[in-house]
Amino acid sequence: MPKVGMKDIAAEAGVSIATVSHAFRNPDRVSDGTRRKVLAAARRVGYTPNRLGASLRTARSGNIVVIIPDIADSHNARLIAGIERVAREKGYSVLLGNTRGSEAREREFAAMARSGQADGIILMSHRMPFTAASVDERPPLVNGCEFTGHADIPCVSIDDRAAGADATRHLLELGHREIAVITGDMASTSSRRRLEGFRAAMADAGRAVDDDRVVFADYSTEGGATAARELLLRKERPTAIFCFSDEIAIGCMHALRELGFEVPRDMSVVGVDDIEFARYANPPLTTVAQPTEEIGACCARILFDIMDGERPAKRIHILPHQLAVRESTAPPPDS
Amino acid sequence: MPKVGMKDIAAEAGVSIATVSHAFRNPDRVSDGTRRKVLAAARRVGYTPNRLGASLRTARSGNIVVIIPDIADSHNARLIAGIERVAREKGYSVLLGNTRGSEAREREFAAMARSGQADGIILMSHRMPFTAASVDERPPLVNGCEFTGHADIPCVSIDDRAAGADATRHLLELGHREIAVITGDMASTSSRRRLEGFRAAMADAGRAVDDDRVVFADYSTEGGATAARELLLRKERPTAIFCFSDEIAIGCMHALRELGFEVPRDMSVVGVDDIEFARYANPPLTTVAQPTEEIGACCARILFDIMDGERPAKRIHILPHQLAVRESTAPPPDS
DNA sequence: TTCTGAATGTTAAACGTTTTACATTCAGAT
DNA sequence: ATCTGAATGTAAAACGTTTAACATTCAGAA
Repeated sequence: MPKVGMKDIAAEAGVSIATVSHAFRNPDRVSDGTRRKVLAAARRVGYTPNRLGASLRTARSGNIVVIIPDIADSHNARLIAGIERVAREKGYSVLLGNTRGSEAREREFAAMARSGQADGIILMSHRMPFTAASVDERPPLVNGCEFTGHADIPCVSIDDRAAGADATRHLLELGHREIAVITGDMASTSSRRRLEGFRAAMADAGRAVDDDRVVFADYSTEGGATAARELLLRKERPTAIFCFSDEIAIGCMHALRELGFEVPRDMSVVGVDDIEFARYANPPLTTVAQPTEEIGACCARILFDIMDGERPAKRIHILPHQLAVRESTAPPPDS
Repeated sequence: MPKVGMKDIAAEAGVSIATVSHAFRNPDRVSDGTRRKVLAAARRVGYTPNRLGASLRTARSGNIVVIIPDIADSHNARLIAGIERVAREKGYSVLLGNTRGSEAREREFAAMARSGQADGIILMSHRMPFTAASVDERPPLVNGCEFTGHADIPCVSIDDRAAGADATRHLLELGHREIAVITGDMASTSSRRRLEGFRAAMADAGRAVDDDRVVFADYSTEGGATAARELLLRKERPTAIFCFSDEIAIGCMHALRELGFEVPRDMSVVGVDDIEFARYANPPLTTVAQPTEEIGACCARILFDIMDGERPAKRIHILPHQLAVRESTAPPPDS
């Protein structure tokens, strides 16, 4: 495998290296004839441009890194798919920053920007991996969760507060009064916002919410199942459960069935996300649909805008959500 | 953001650049005192090594690229998670090569190895993106599907033929005689092998398989649903359907329910993969479980072995599969 | 004819590392 | 005093590009 570089093309075509470079990158700097000569020579010697050389010189790697807790999570995988699509359109590649929840790994991946491996970062985490870095000592960065801690980082997400309220109202309208909640990781802003929305909607309906009615889980099926079991041990049972993700809801429904509850006859369940399997769940899951892939795509577009030197107009970009009513919700048993 | 490099450390510490490099990469080449001096200086000036410079010089990028049709597919996402884990252990990063089925993109991503952006490739595709490249004109490469076309590329997968036979035998043992199949993309070796296994098991049981009984889909829920509808239009209905992936099976079950069939009472369904949602499907899906994450991990380990110059002992690495019997299979209606 | 400027091409200096080959120092053996 | 060799440090040449600055050519205007 003979290494061929611009040097070899230059020799083959009888021109200088600079001319070769121009023929590729800057066609107008070079006559038509020369360009053809160079291109032909490149083909003859079997040239593939070396991106490292170019990146080193231009200080642009052509990569972005997406920092995300778990790539195997359905919602996350879709986010990434959206990001990847627009990155590719822009000629960028995606470096995968699967953190598995580790803050150390978050920082490790964030460091890729400083080390020249990436030109920008999309962060799907509530933590900020940069210590005390003001807006211009920091690489281009977009947050894909709603993220309040740092005033100057653009975010894109749905209106989690409204989403929480919408799900709750749906249950209230069905006649439920005793509604419980299984949250996601409360360190995440989305979880906190959804909880706010829940409380607000309950308050509007004149219902207080007892602390016994909210149980905390992480965003996983296992977490949902565990939380559901815990919830049903408590004295007063709810007639409906609002889960902060579809994975949680699916785990929750599974646990309910194991404990002899039938959804939705004995208990209504609603989720958030509308992952692909929500509609195929047992029973098909009522959920607050997010435009997941579009959120990813939007993150990427904003990131590229920033990389192009534009300061985005709004810091927070809200995309629309929508309640998808399926079969996991119904009026409460006694009605 | 002042760019700091080894040059700055050298100045700060009063040594040469070479010494700085040695202090980091080759601590024994340098006295204890000097090393400490350099490290302290590095910390003072706020140094982050530039990977591009190093990569250019050493011709090693520290990245691998995984070429895969759809990162949002549950099975694929798990494969990637497995790959990512061992890559990280080895200090490598993963570049995402989401092809969305496009052969052009496959080649584009494969080219990243030639352009210095990646040191190795994991290929989850039945296509070979290198034209006429013998083993040493080609970057280190491992295939994560069973892949017969190219004699010298290592593969890791389950024994798809046996898996196909196992699923079929399970249905036969339940008493099914009229068994249909919904395949995945028949361009993939796994699909062809699973079909072979199916036919073999049927033949062993003295059952011929009519062409009407095999319908082709791609590996997706939508494909499974469409195929199921097509299948039920045909004259003689089967009593069981063997789907070549869980996504297909879940789509299939959904279509069946829409058409008024109850699984497993009217129709048994079995899948392959054991994705996370198989157990949460409606009803919980009987499936041939693959060690998906381990397959990914194994691919990565073999790739790194090759990159270390070892020629792997075996070309084909078979990992164990196992039938997971759940509630989507039962004896046929008339028994 | 001379001058101007556009069109085209080239030289050489970066970019930030690693690494080879060489230089220096110095302890201990002779 | 000289030699040997280990220990430590350095100079400089890579790696493959891009790009600023300069050189050449040549058509057309004066």
